[in-house]
Amino acid sequence: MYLFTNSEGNIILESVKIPESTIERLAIYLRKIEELYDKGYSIISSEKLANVCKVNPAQIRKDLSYFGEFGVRGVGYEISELMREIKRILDTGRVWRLALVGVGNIGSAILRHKNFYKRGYNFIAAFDIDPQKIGREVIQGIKVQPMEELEDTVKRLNIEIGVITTPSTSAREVCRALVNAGIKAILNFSPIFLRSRKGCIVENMDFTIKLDNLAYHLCQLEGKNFSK
Amino acid sequence: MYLFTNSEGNIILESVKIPESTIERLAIYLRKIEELYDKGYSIISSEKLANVCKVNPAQIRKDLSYFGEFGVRGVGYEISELMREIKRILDTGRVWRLALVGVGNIGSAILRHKNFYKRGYNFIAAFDIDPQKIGREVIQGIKVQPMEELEDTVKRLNIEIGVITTPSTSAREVCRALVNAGIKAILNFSPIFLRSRKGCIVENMDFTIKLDNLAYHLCQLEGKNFSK
DNA sequence: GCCTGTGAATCCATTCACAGCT
DNA sequence: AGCTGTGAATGGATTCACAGGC
Repeated sequence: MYLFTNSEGNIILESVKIPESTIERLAIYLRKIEELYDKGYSIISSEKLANVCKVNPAQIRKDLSYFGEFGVRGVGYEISELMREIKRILDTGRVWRLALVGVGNIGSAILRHKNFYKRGYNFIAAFDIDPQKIGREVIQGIKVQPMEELEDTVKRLNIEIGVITTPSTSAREVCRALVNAGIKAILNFSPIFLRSRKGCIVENMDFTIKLDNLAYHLCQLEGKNFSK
Repeated sequence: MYLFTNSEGNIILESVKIPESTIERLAIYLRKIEELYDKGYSIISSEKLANVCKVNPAQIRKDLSYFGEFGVRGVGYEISELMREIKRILDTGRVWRLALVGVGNIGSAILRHKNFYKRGYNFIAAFDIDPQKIGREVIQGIKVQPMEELEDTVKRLNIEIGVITTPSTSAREVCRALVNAGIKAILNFSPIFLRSRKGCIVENMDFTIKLDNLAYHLCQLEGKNFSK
């Protein structure tokens, strides 16, 4: 924290701004550290961890230093402690309640995917507009509900994160419905770019944008170069 | 382009370095512009486009200026021209040949997904280690092949992009196999972070990392704040 | 008058380099 | 001696602000 004095002469407190990329890296470190922990390692230095995560050692130390002092000078970081701390920072390790909207190919694959559950992301409701799909039990314990029940269910089950896997045509509308229902965080798989707004953070995962990226870089490798 | 003189006194040519984020944004602009084009618009200013893409107008002008002068001062950008130019820059608009490795839940959902095809990303082969899956026709025209056939098929069909949808345990090994087969670009959906290497670019799409991000920000909203 | 294209200024993230602790 | 924690330096990307063309 920093102390400042504002125009009225009052002392104000301001948190250090933490880069978005730091948060993303913490999640990556965590996965590596869990792996090392499972293999029985107990201590790691920023240099060693940097090697396996392919980043700069100072980067790791700085990233961690935003949140406290977790290491021992001259020694390194205790793996179990570091794991606990990063989990606390990211508030992973607790169980989150998710709802999915759009039970198509991708939607049902995600519901069936084990990784989410393993990391504490539990789908507890699924919605669709297609009357054919409503009532169907996609996975154990989750029946597809109609959109009309969304707001009520979200509130009743205290759902915290919404996942959009609808076609692009309905993505915006679904986003609005989720926000109205009080959802504060959305993971959007549709190819419509949805923007975070006050009180609701959106992460976009348009696969084809990543492919466009790869395509561009392939061109560069081939030596075609359109830049000035 | 810039002209420099190196230590031996020779004049060397160096391209302006284009930020990675510029490429990502061009893909986003393109999607919006296509939408506008379909709606029949013909001219747009950087300010208007910035509004719908939620970025700074100068950002759009600078991003485009890396590649040429596509606008008309006092008027704006002609939508059909801009669309053509961005497609040329990203080399989208041509058809790319992809192979998928790991025909599980996510893998088969991706193969069945129409969006990839629509944007010129055509899956023309799929691989798995599971003998149960081999020979099965997941989608029209694509039969699951054993891993042993990967190198040969990639070379014969001139496959350019590899998509990894295996469990994390085999992701690294599959990556190596793809690189060996001559693949230059990989989209990795497994939760193992794969690093780009010389001659092969990797884009990672670990969904759970994005969820960890959302979880962190939800915490912030709730007012729990662990930073110093 | 309006909107692009772009050097200059600003803002933000990463890396260096070293003081401080064990 | 070794490795963390962090201010300072560097390096990039974004935004400003205005000259230049329609």
